[in-house]
Amino acid sequence: MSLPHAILIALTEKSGSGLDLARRFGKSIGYFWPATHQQIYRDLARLEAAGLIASEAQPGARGGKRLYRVLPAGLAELRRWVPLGEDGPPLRDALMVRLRGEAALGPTGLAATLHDRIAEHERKLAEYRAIKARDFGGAPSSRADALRGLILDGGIRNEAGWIELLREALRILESDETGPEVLRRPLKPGA
Amino acid sequence: MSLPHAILIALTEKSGSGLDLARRFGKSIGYFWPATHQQIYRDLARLEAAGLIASEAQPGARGGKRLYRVLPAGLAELRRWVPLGEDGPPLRDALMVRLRGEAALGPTGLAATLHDRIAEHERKLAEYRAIKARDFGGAPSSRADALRGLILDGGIRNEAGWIELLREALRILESDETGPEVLRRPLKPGA
DNA sequence: CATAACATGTAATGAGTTACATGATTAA
DNA sequence: TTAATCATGTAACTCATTACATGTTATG
Repeated sequence: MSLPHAILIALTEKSGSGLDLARRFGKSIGYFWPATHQQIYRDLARLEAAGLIASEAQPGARGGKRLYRVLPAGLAELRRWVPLGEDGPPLRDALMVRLRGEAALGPTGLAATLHDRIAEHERKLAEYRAIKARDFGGAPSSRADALRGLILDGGIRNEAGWIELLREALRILESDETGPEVLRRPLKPGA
Repeated sequence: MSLPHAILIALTEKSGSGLDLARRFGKSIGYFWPATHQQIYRDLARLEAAGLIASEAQPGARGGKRLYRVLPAGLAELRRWVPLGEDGPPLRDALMVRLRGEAALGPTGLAATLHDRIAEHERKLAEYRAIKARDFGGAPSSRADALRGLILDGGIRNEAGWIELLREALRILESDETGPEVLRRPLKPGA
């Protein structure tokens, strides 16, 4: 239930339209709280109905574009919500289920999937590192910059951790596949 | 949509009743694919309707206890599913949203929440390490053990990574709170 | 004017969460 | 026989996802 508050924070940082927000979610807050434009429009309507934000139509723009901004009541709600405690989100990753399945069933050909997943994490890692180098290169100039840099570090460490773990998984699978069990599975065409 | 397959894997490892599974989910597969007993009963019924598992009532047991076991079709479905690829799950953590809110709004009193969250991760870390020491103490005796130990390592590294990150966040917040902005907020009673 | 791109929104589906409900067995 | 516990199951709600739908402005 954090999406309305994530939207409030994004609007606090900079006013914008629904699609503006959807695009910004794609490359900032969306890294740790993803949302589609449908969710964002729905919650923008709710936030406006609750009196936390206000909007006005933009006459010169195409589509029925509306500019949303945070009202004082919205800032007050944010100040109330930000320090609240809650449990951490449960870890839920199907790849761990698959690895456990591999453990239970024996070789099933999971290595190719692991390679793909490692590549995905490497791509994200490179993306985050590029942002870090571009926007947080030197010493943080403010408390807010230090916090935002830290959040980005969280993403970087997360990706790096997965890469490390999945490479170890590959070592287990591949040492096995080149070992005594090599004949249990057909060879892949490209290998 | 991995829960039915997680159930199949759990039943492959050992047959059991719905509540057996719910309990085992609480301390094994549930660490990376949590599920409540309601979800498990629902999917057990679906899996049985699909012909992947079978059950028989246990006359001597209390309640309408049923023992579920995997059918050959269920094993075949697992062999099909395990190596399938998919995107990694999106990272979605409200605490990162709160940290970003703290960055946008200034001090809001998030430190206490961070302490709680760090304690939660430390508790899980100790729990996972105890399991590791108990069940995976020496060199892995089999491929399956190596994989299961690796999955557990994933949980351990994840918790340790969060602890490290959140401690850095605390340093940023607390160095700030004892610095020039100390007078902006009331002191906490216990501090 | 036809088309593409922009901007907002609706509908259907499925999963997860929480609270509650039902039936059977053991134990006081 | 009453209460507690075990075991299974229903119901209502919210959220996320996907596909689709509507209207507007710029471009050729």
